[in-house]
Amino acid sequence: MKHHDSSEMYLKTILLLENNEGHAHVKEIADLLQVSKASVTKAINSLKKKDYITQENYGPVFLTDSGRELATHILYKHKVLTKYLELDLDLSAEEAEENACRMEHIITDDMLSAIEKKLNINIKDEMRFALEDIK
Amino acid sequence: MKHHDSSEMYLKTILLLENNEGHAHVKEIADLLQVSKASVTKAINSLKKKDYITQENYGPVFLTDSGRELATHILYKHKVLTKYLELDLDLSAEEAEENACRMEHIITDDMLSAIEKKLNINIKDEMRFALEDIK
DNA sequence: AGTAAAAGTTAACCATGGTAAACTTTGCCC
DNA sequence: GGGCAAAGTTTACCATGGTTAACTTTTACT
Repeated sequence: MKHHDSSEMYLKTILLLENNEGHAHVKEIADLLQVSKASVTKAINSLKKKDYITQENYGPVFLTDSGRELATHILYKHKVLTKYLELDLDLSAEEAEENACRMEHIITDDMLSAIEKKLNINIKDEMRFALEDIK
Repeated sequence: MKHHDSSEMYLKTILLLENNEGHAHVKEIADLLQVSKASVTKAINSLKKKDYITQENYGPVFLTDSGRELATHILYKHKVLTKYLELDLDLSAEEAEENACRMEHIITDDMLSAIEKKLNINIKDEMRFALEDIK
C-alpha cells in the first residue's frame, strides 16, 4: 500500500506559479498549498534529488525539463478530469475541481485515455492555466 | 495535506472475509491485502480504538455495527464506481476494478450521488460481494 | 500429554509528510 | 551602511503505515 505522493501537488503548484507569476518562491508555494514553509523546503529537497527542479540556496525554484513535463502532464490530467466531471456527471465547477484534484494522482493511463476519447477534444491545445486550478 | 487512509482497505477486507468465510483472521487479511501480519495487527489496534472492530487477543476480528456500516458503504462505493467505469467509460472489468479501488476512498459524496443518478440503479439491493472485490 | 507448526503479537526500525521554533540569509528603507 | 522584516532553512519533533525478526499463544497431530 503506497502513501499519498504529495510531490505531484508541489510540481503542479510550481508550474502554475512559473506560468502565472514568472517565478516560484517558497512562500508562494506554501501559501497556495496551505502548508508551512518548512514543508516546502523539505519537498524542494526531495524534488531536487529527483532532478525535477533546480534551486540555489535562498532563491526561487525552477522546473527542469523533466519536471516541467511531469507537472504539465498532471495539470493536463486535472483539466481533462474537471471537464469530464462537469460535462458527464453534471458536477458544479467547484465539485468537479475538488474531485479532479483528488483523482489526478491516482487514475490509470487507460482511464485517462478513455476519458479523452469520450470528451473527444484535445485540451492540450488550450493549455493556459490559472492559479485557481490548485486546491 | 492528508495521507492515504488505509483503514478503509482493512475494513472492506474484513467485511468481505466475514461475509464470505464467516470470520476474519489476521493471516487472511494479510494475504488478501498483501501486507505483513505485523501490519495487520497494527491496523487492528487502530480500528479497535475507533470502535470499528472487536477482537480478543489472538482471536479473529469482528466488525462492530458502526464498522460494518462504514465497510458496507465503502464496498457499495466500490461497486457503483466499478459499474460506472465499465458502462460509461468502457473500461475492462480489470481496469474498472483497479480504478474503483483507488477512487472509492477519495471521491466526494456529491460525486457518488451524481454517479448513482447516472446509473439510475440501486446497487444496494444486490449487495452480495465476492472476495475478488479487493485488489 | 508433548511437541512442532501456524497464527498472532511485539519490538525496533524505515520512509513519508507534516509541524513549530529557532536560526540564517536577503532585501529594503531610512 | 545599519538595521529590521521578510523569506528561507534547519532542527527536533509527531503520526501514519509499512517492514523484519524474535517472541508468545494456539492448534493440531501422534
